[in-house]
Amino acid sequence: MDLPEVHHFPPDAPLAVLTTQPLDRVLDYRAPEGGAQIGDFVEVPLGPRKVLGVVWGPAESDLPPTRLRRVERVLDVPPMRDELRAFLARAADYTLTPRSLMLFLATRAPGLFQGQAMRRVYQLGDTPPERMTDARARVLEVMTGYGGAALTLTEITRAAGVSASVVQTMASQGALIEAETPRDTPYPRLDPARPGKELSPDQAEAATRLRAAQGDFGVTLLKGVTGSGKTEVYLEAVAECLSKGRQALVLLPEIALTAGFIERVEVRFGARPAEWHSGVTMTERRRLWRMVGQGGAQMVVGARSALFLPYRDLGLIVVDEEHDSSYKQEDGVLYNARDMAVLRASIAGSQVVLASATPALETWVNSETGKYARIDLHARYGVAELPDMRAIDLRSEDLPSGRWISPSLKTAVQTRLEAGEQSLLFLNRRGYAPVTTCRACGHQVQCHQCDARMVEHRFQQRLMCHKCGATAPIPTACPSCGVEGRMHAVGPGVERLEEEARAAFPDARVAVLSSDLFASARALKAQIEAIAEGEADIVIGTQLVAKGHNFPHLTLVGVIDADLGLHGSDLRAAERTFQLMRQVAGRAGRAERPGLALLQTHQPDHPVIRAILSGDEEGFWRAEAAERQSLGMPPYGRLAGIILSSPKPEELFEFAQALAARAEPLLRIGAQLYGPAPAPVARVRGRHRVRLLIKAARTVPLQAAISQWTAQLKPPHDLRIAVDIDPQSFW
DNA sequence: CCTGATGCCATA
DNA sequence: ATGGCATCAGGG
Repeated sequence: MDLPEVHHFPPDAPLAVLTTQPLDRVLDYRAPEGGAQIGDFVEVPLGPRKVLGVVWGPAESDLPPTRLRRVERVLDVPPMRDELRAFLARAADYTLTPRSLMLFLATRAPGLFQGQAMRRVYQLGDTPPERMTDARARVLEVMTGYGGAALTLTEITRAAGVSASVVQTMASQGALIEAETPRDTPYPRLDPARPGKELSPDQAEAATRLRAAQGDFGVTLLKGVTGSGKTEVYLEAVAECLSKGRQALVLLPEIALTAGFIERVEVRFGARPAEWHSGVTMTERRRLWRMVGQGGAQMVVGARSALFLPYRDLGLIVVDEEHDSSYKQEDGVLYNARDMAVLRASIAGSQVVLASATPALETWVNSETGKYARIDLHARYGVAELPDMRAIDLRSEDLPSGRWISPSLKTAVQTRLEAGEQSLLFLNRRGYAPVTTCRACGHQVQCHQCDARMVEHRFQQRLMCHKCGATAPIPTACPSCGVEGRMHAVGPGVERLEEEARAAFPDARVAVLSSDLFASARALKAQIEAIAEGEADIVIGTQLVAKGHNFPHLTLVGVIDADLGLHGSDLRAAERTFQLMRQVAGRAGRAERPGLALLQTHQPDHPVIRAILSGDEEGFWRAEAAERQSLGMPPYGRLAGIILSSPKPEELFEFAQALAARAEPLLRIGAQLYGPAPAPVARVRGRHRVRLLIKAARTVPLQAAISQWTAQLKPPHDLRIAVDIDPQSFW
């Protein structure tokens, strides 16, 4: 039976503190002079250092209280709410991550140790200046102009056109009064009562359903093609949430999308929401972290890490483009932001809206079984539905080696050029060529640190490893056999496709959209805008283009290699290909002109290609779901990836074998263990890696079994075990 | 993660 | 014996 939780600890009472150090257990301390309560952010001594922690509960060890050190102090921030503590604990258990690491994610705000940062401001005093001068008069004018509000020194000197000493003298004479106010100010109020855009009957009904759901835990799949107005609809859910006085969080898969989204929020609610992602300044992060806990931020727009903020009362989480693979964090703590959003919502009593044109199969299944509600939006009147989609059968096209634009595709592009319309050539491969090979010995250039092949980036005149980012000059002689001048680029990347397009269409304006060709997000955004305004005839792009940008002049999409991702045993290849192509195809013909999508493929009869072409989405998902069910694969079964890494290959192999030989805890729950096999990228940053894969039934305690299994052996010091529950990809 | 303790080897 | 350095366990 659970004992009632002790929430307050008098001075010197023993208590447990979870620190942000990567220890997988709590440490016991004595409460400080003023006492402490559960959830308090504290500074505690650890060895010779002082570290950040949170009071987690009653002491857990048998150490006599006299042996315990004392909590140094309680920090000047609101204590962590039970809701967030419970979320961190459950998320840690689910992902098999130490709780301390989860706490670390939740405390990534600067200035926690310092008290509230203050700034000096000036207000109008009662005594007039001893001697009136022009400058002083201007200062008084500015101060009264702001209705007696407190202004900072810079604000006054700028507005009044005076130097700082004028202000300081006035303050010393009592004409101005100095005061200190908190530097972190609340965000401007959003007004949910402002009228939004006029909604179509379809949208209005969807909005009504979402509004009605607010107030309690629940998940809704909001499914609608690009251009169906998903954003307007879920902003109504946000409005409802805000008017109930609760906070809303909108997660976006990419930072590049936040700027545009924030503008829409401003139009809808009359003020800008708080923004949280890696590009936000330290000062702003500190402000947001504090304000979100005090209720000074009603709405947060951000990346997946915004899920770990200390909200005062989170009423709604929107996961936009919920199928996007960037919601899965692939290094450090391995978690899927979509799943964690549902978990946090279930604890906080919030609604979740999963928005997508092409939901993840897991989400689709959850809506089929009724676990999630589902709302379908159809394209608005005047907005084109999906374009006409056709296959180009590469087996019957005359395409010389080293070329990737088939005659049929070329003709189609030519037609658009003559009509003054845009074409998009889609290829999900960055760089110039994915492989550089030696024609003398057949050697392929590999990364020195990883086992990945080096990708040629002709634009940068370097070879680059897409796994670790290492670069090397493009060799003229073979690194293996030493023969000079026989190195050869094999396969297409967007840069090479650009070369081919320029040669094939010499008069066309060709633009390439690939993340590595832009120095900044700003430059990329400018290019996207230029393309939207029609400043290119042919756009060549990687998956970057598949992410929600609107190109009104675009009427043709050519998918260079629709087979990419069909082969191989990747669990999600079919799903990814399907989503990607529907999304890319959705780029075409969004304005009034009809769109056409051409898919170059060697397998026009492949079920995935056929499902895409026939436009039978539900049919595709039903077939894919049935396939997964028969194989016991997610979401009907569960997977976990175990990646072992070490700088010493022998040690790695030996440990992996030993672990595989002790599989009883896994077998006991009926799970299967595969491997060890070299990980897909067998070396990363000098560490060798092997992978084990566990497959289990939906209903068994998988995490507990994995914990028991790995606990049997103590790994060598430099060997690391990473567990990836519900991996997105494996080979 | 950090840090101080530990032990091994090279040197005096 | 002494110091430098890599390796490791412990942190309350």
